[in-house]
Amino acid sequence: MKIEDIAEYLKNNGIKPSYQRVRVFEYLIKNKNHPTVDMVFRALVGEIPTLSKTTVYNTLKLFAEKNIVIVINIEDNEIRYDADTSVHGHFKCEKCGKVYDFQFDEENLNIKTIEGFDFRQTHLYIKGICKNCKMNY
Amino acid sequence: MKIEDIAEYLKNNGIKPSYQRVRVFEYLIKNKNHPTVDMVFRALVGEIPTLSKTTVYNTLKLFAEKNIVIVINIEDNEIRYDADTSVHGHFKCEKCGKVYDFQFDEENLNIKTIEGFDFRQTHLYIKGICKNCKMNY
DNA sequence: TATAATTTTGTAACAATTTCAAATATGATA
DNA sequence: TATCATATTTGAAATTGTTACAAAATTATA
Ligand SMILES: [Mn+2]
Ligand SMILES: [Mn+2]
Ligand SMILES: [Zn+2]
Ligand SMILES: [Zn+2]
Repeated sequence: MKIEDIAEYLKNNGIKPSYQRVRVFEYLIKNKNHPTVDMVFRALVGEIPTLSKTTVYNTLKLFAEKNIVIVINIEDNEIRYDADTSVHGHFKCEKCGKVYDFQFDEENLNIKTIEGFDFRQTHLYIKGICKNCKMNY
Repeated sequence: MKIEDIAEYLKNNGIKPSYQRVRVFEYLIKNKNHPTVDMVFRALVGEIPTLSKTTVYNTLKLFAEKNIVIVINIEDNEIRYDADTSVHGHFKCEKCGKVYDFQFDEENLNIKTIEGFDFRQTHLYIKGICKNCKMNY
């Protein structure tokens, strides 16, 4: 998505594109780093000095309600956000802390014992050591 | 596992089987309800009036370190615990809040783009509506 | 028994998040 | 443009879940 299209995208999803909302969404699609609220706030408050952390909380919560971001709970002490809403997995490296995306075959999961349940969201999380950290230590 | 075997099981995993630790582990294997710290505390404080919530925190953290419980982060506002350490998935019903176990084929995930990474833990979480809630509403 | 080590307990500290009301910005109406 | 209504942002205070810590209690050792 291009920066110019963000306001339109928000509108199409029932969100009024205020300046702060556009800037938060822009941060997500530009960086793709699965940031926490604090990471978004610290990255933007330099350019938007009046920005409140409450606004970042409100904005990301609104985005999640409108389903234009995914909430990532791979770690119990931090909530991360992702503007890529397609089905994909997340790998968190226990050494460097980076969160990687990966693809997997949802159809082949062959899920048993919860037939007849309605699936709304699927999250696959893997923790371990990334290739880069394995080589450098 | 039988109640009588808990102390032995804790010992075999490097944990001194204090009264509180045995009772917390007993709760987990008897109920299999993926409880939060608060649920364990409220369930036990009636029978163990001197029990401190700090002890429940300490105990479950110790169990997790010694790998006799799994930490479940299916929701961002609650940490749940599971004494079943086998690989299995968790489904949380958005209506009744119950967390169900399910089996899946880990081998068939066909994970791409993170080749060469070391996998330490895999968590598969699904959220939706359970069969029971679908029928009753 | 005396002593040392471990565990439990309760309070205080801490950090993340939510609540809330005032201030600000935006949009509509006249 | 001026006025009014609505929506959004802001910052402080409140709340919540968790951790740190030191004293008290328990258990193990000599
Ligand atoms: Mn992602
Ligand atoms: Mn389970
Ligand atoms: Zn790494
Ligand atoms: Zn249900």
